[in-house]
Order: sequence, then C-alpha cells, then structure tokens
Amino acid sequence: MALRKVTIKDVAREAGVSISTVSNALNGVDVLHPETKQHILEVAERLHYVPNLNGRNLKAKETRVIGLFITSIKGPYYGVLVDAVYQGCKKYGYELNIYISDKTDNMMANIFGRRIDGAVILNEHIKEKEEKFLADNQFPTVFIDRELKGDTISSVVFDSYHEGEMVAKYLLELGHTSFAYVRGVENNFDNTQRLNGFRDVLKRAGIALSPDYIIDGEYETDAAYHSMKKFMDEMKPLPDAVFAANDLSAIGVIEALTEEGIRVPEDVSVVGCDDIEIVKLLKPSVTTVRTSFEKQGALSVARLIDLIKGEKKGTIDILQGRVIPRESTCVRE
Amino acid sequence: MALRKVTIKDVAREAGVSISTVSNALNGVDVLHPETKQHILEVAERLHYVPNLNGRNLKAKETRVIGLFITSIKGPYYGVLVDAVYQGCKKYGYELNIYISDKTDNMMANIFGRRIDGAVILNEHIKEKEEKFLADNQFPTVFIDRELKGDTISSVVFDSYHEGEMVAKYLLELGHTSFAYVRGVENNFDNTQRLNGFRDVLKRAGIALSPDYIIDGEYETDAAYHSMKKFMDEMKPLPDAVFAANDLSAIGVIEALTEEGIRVPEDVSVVGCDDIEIVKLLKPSVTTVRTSFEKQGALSVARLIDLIKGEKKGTIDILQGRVIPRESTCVRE
DNA sequence: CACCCTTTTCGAAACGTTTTCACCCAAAAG
DNA sequence: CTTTTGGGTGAAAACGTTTCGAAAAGGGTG
Repeated sequence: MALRKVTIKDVAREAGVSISTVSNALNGVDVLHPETKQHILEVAERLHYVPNLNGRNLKAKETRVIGLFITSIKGPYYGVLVDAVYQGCKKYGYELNIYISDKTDNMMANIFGRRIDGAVILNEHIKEKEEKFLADNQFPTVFIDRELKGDTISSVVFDSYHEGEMVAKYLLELGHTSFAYVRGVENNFDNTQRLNGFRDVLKRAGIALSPDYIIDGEYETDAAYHSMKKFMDEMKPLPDAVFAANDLSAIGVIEALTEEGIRVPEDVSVVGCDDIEIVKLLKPSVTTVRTSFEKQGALSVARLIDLIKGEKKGTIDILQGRVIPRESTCVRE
Repeated sequence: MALRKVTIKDVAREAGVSISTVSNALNGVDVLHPETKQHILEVAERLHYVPNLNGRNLKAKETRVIGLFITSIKGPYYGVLVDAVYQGCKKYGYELNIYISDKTDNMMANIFGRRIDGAVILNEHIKEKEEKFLADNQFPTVFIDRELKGDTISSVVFDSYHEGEMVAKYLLELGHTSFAYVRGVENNFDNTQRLNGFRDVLKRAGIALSPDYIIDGEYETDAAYHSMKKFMDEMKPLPDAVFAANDLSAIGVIEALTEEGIRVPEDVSVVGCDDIEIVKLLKPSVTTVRTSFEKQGALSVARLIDLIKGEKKGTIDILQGRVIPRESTCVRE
C-alpha cells in the first residue's frame, strides 16, 4: 500500500549533488562546503527524507541498537524491568528494540539477523546449543534468568537460593514449625534455587518439606488460589506457614485461605516474593522478599555495554534481596 | 567484537552451488532438485546460517513485521495491552517489534526507516504534522489514544466521555451532591474526555464542578496521594465523592483520606477507572469503570491487518466500559 | 602561466539478500 | 538425427546506504 519512499537518491537529484555528498551532509562528516550542506539539509527536510535503516545497517559494523528478548510482558514485574533497561539504553546512547518471543528460534533469527549490537535475554526456554551458539559467535549477551559467563556473556541474577534461606530462617525465628512452598513455573532457575534454599534451612533445623506440601502456583494468583483450594479440599493438616514463590501467588494463597475461614496471619503465616507495588496496600499487607527489578534492568544494560565495547570479559552479578516483614506473618507461641 | 557472520555466500560455496540456488532452497521455491535442496539445507544447518534481515528487507516489499510504539511500559495496563497485541500478531502471522519512545522523532525514524508493514501507536506527544505525514505516506497505522481516521489510519479508543457520564450518573443515583475529579496527565485525550463527560452530567443536574475540585493525579498513586493530602491541608470542605482518572490514582486518594481519618466510603466515596487486576483485592475494594485493554490490543491488530491488506479504509472503534460497583462507594442518605 | 596544495565533490564498490531471466542439458518428440 | 520441451541451475541486477579513493575546482606561490 505504502507509496514509494523518498531515498537518498531523490534528495541528491533534487539538491543537484551526488549521493555521497548527501550522505556526508546528513551524517555530519565535516568536509562539505557549509552552504552545500545547508542546502542539502533543507532539501532533505522538505522531501521528508528518512534514511532506510536496512540499507544503513547492511553496511554498518554497529547499529547502536540493543535487543531485549523476553517471553512475556504481562504481570507487574516486567514493566519496571523493561523500563529500567530502556532508561539504561537511553543513558548510554543506544536504542532499544523489544521482542516478545516464546519460541527461541525466531529469537535467534532476530538476534543474528538484525545486526543488533547486543542482547538482554529473559527466556526460560533457551536451549544449551543456543547458549553455545551465542558464545561461539562472540555475541554480547546478558542473561537475567540464569547464571552463565563467558568472554561475551554476562548474567545479572537474584540470589534466589539465599532468598529461600532468609525466608526459612525468618519463619523459624517467628516460631513456625510446619511449612508449605508454593512453587512457580517448573524448570525455572529462580524457582528451583529458592525452593532449595528454603528446604535446606528447614532440613538443617530438622524439618522435612514433604512433596505433598509443595503446591503448584505457576507464579499466578488464580493458579495459586485454585491449588490452595484443592490442597485444603484434601483435608491435609494445614502448615502454619506458607512461602509462595512470588507475590502474585501469595495473594492467591491468602484469598483461598481467607475464603475458607482460615485467618492470616493468626492461623497461617504467608510470605511472598518480589515486593511488587501493591502488596503493601492489601489487607493484610504481605510479608515478602524485596528484590529490585529496577536494579537488575539497569545493571544488565551496564554490563551489556561493557561487553559490546569489548573491554571487559563477562561477569556474574548476584543481587541480594531482603525480607520485608508485614502483616501476613506473625509470631507463633 | 562479534565474528564475521555466515552469509548466504558461505553456504553457497560450501554446498558447491550458486547463491540463487541457496536462496531458492531456503525460501521453499519449489523448482530445485530435491537432493540439491536437501543438501543445501544440511549445509546451512551445519554452518548455522541465519539470514541477514537487513539484506532481505532491503529488497522485500513487505516484512511481515508490525511495530508497536509506546511511550512507556510501566504500570499495570501496558502489560495486558502489549500482550494482546502480541497474541494478535501471532495469530495473523506477523512478528511484533516494540519500541519505547518518549520522543516522537526517533519514532518516525523507526516507522519509516525499518520498512515495517504497519504500526500501532500509543504516544500522546505526536504532533499534527507527524499524523499528516503518516497519512500522506499511506502508512497503515492504528492509534489507540486518539480518534483519527483516514485511508490508511484507524483508531481503537475507549469511550472516555461516556465513562465520565456513567460515573457521574452512578454517583448521583447514590445520592452524592458534591464532587471532585482527580485528573490524569493533562492534554491526554482520554483524560479530557472523561472529565468532560463527568462535568456535563453534573452540570445537567445543576451541580458545578469548581476548578478547585479538580486535583492533579498524573495517573499515579504517589502523585494522587500527595495532591489529595495537599487538598486536605488547605481545609477546603471535602466533597462527598471523588472520581479519579484511573485506578492507580484512586488508590492514592483512598490512602490519603484513610490516613487523615476520613472513612471510605462512609465519609467519601471514591471511584477509579480501568479495573486493574488488584483493585478488587484491596480493602475497601475499589469501585471502578471496567475497560478492556485486552480487547483494545486485539482489535488494534485486527484493524491494522485490514489496513495492511489494503482491502478496507480506516475505521474508528469506540469501546464501551461499564461501572463495577465495589466497596469504595455507598449510598448517601 | 605552470605548479602544487587544499577544499570540495563525486564515482564506484560493498554490504546480503531476492528475483528475473537466460542458460544448459537431458529426455521426449518429430 | 534434429528439434522441442522443460526441469534444474546460475549470472546479474536491484534494494538504499556508507565509505574510500580519485577527480575536480579553487587559491596561492614561484
């Protein structure tokens, strides 16, 4: 449908100069007669010339574009993460292109086909051979959901294992003795680590976390709500504390419990994770682990720029969270 | 830093055929000897060939890529909107590239420089001359924050004016007699419309909405909170109902009121707008206007595809919301 | 006026594709 | 045995840039 676009040729013809002169004028190569330059800029403006980036990038060795590859953007975390990445790009003078992709193959097509300068990746489906491919091609990459390091690969992750530990310790100190864990998406690195940390501390305290008390939450309110309901239907003895893999599922858990007349925190304490905006506003407000998606996003870009400049090798940054006590937990006598 | 990439030439050399044959093999032009094709595909796979999209798009008349241009992605709305757009693209076989841009000039550069097939735009800073440029170039565009129509331009907007009307009527029916409006970003189309609808109904009921009772909320919780606090500091008589331009600011308003010992809804009713996920979970849960960002996103893509195919002229879709009564409003005697 | 710099401009190649058309060759048809 | 057909392949142009080296145009100097 679209009309034929104005190209550099049109500008050249209209201005009565050669293509290369126009190019020089537009790219600020200061070798032109000021008057010529001025004239060309005016013509370009008048014709509404917009350079074709495909043509440009075909030649260029760098595009000054960073790609953010993410499986989904729904949910309260991604907004602040993406925004932080965006702000970072702006700060360093890069453009940001965001690609949602649940399939990894068109992710690779975009990464290698678009000649972007680097990528920030949050995609749990990535396969090992794809990780290897990124490394082999020396492609500047920052992972934010797995620990990986190489010449051109960095990671910026949360210390999920330690988060699990902290929550376990916190709940033990409050006097709790029986526990359940509401897990997120399976195979998810953070989820697994968090569970491990949680379980290990309990084990050291002589408390086993039975598989029956690991409930599916899928990182979502509804899923957690239903799993919790089902759990209660089965008439298992309630734990006196529940740790949910993220705040959304903690909310679902609290809903389910409350609906069945179980009081939070008097009967069951509930802890979430992430400290999303809203949990402090709920009644009861939710005890959670504060992690900073903002920091993660900002640091990711910084690390990526390091890799792109090629001055530094890859690094792994591990961001620490901390427990924020609120009303959904209390002391057990 | 990155190594030299494998190009179609490398594949051709390695497979012992010409470039065009490789291209045909990869693009499924069925004119090749099956064995040759098979062999080429194997070689391409072995070399990890990934086509350079810049080269490809330089030639192609269509890219099967849709661009989503948005000023920010923070906040609870954008996730579901973007996700709906993404799902729509997937359904129709298009790829989605997302560009955050608060400046409109690099927005235009991306739209016209990348040879995308169409754009969905949510950007309050767009200037008239840019709208005109899009129209003049017959570029398939869907706006989701302004009403605009042309041969290649459609809009999918909410009926904000009517939303304002509905809320006013709803509050009047409950017996309220004095009102305040917490506005969003100024110059924002939806915000203005919503206020107009609200004010017009009040006026018809013989109630004037004084400028003193239009409070700044900027669509954000904190901003609304502080403005509300300031409002109360000034010791003006409280209205008995507040309509906030979105849920986030309604939350801020409720916080501020509650903190000063004003009961919601017994002393002051509060209505929000958008029905974001969380407001039904708060205490009190928030009466609001339900709009569907999901529907808006999905419809936008559908309309854009129509424009891209060139079969239909532009259209304007106006999506209706409805009031969802909850605990933050009650009857006044 | 011939010469040499300096400043300004331009031609042409290159980037990696797709696509059109011509070519080649073997098999079928005459 | 020549001609036609058509399947399979390749050469070359085109897409819109940037960039390099060469050419042209001035401007002094000797």
